[in-house]
Amino acid sequence: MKTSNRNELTESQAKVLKTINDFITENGYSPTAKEIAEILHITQTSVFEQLERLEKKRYITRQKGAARTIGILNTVVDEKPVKSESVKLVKVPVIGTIAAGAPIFADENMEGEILVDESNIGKGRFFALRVRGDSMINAGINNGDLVIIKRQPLAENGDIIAALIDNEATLKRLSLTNDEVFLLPENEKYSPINVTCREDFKILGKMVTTVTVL
Amino acid sequence: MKTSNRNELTESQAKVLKTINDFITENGYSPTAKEIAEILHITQTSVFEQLERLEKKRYITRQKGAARTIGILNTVVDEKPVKSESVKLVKVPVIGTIAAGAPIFADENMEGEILVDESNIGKGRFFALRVRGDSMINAGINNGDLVIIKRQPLAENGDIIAALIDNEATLKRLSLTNDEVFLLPENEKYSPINVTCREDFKILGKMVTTVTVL
DNA sequence: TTCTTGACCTTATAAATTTCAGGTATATAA
DNA sequence: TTATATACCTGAAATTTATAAGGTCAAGAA
Repeated sequence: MKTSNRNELTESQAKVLKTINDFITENGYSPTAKEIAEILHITQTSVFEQLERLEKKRYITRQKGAARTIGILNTVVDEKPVKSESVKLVKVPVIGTIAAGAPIFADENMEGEILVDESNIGKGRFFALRVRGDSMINAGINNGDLVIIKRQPLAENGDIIAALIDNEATLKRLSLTNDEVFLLPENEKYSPINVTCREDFKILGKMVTTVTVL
Repeated sequence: MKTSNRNELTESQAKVLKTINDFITENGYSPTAKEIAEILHITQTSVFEQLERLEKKRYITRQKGAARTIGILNTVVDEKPVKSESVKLVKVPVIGTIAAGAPIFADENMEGEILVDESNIGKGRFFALRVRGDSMINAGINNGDLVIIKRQPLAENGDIIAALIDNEATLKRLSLTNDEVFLLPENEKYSPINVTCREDFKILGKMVTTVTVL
């Protein structure tokens, strides 16, 4: 027999620990003392004793009196340094609903604010809108979603933009062809809007991301 | 009362399923029928009946005659496919200040909620705490910062954890040595706390990130 | 109306599981 | 040598847990 070297596990203890670990990965729940005993061909009580030792040495945890509550603590070699990068959150105002007819920049429409990780949206001035309707469903933007818009008067071909047409806000994909400008819905049910020469057309900004609140 | 639509879950069944899901994420093992019953204020037998239905509908699996062997099959939470560019925000309640003596899970202490990108914190159950004091200053955690904690009863050596000692919440680095457990401050001004045999010591969760609001 | 189903309940029972008490044997340290 | 720790054992509690059997009530379908 080998004795334990300080805080090291003995051979037997390691065997029990390995058995538990294997069992959990295979079954998704921890074994009972009896089951461990059967695997190792020893008695429940021996296992029980080992469990106490493993618990004392902080290799496992258990709940007193509760079945199958062994949890494995020290994942043997995984020494991952706790690198906790800080999240930098940017306040983004939610200023309305994108199908609403009212001028959406009015303060009355302020729904609130959300905090978004800066790394997701970059730097700039942003606002958020709640999407109503299904016109962008093929782009993965569903009714009720929030979209974050970066304020900018220009956009490129293919960008999804928030725009004002006749004072109504809408979210569409921008299509710049030779000399025509279209707003394309992402849903066959709707038709492209030709905004080529419309004076009442104005780009509010470019969508940088959608937000789903779980 | 509502009837079930095909293989949809009824309200009750969904409630049971959610309870199981929550229990597992919090404890690391599945609940017994009795425990579910206590949470939902119904009887074991009712729960048992629901478990049979959930199993028949393929939302869970169980091992006949074995304790705590419920496994969740359908991940109920995620239903909508979200595009890669989408941000998934998780609501994280801010439930107090980490130096406060009061039991911090009390609703009275709710400061509000923040929304954090899921990709920054992963899956699980979280809460946030405002840090008071400078005991973790060497870990980059300053007075007034918010820290996000994942609820879990276990932690590994080196993790920064939120713990209760004598009903006081504290944020420290966990040190598991041979057979002693210490909470280490990250500031030379303060001394380690030996919690090896303290009954009033309980791990609330593991810090996953700090939050800075710009 | 009657029938079926879901969601409950009470009362039990049989197994499954943890946990205790008290031994034996062997290895290592003092 | 003697003490101590580990690894086993036998034999039982004492609890936890799953599961059975049978009944009530309400809602919706036939």
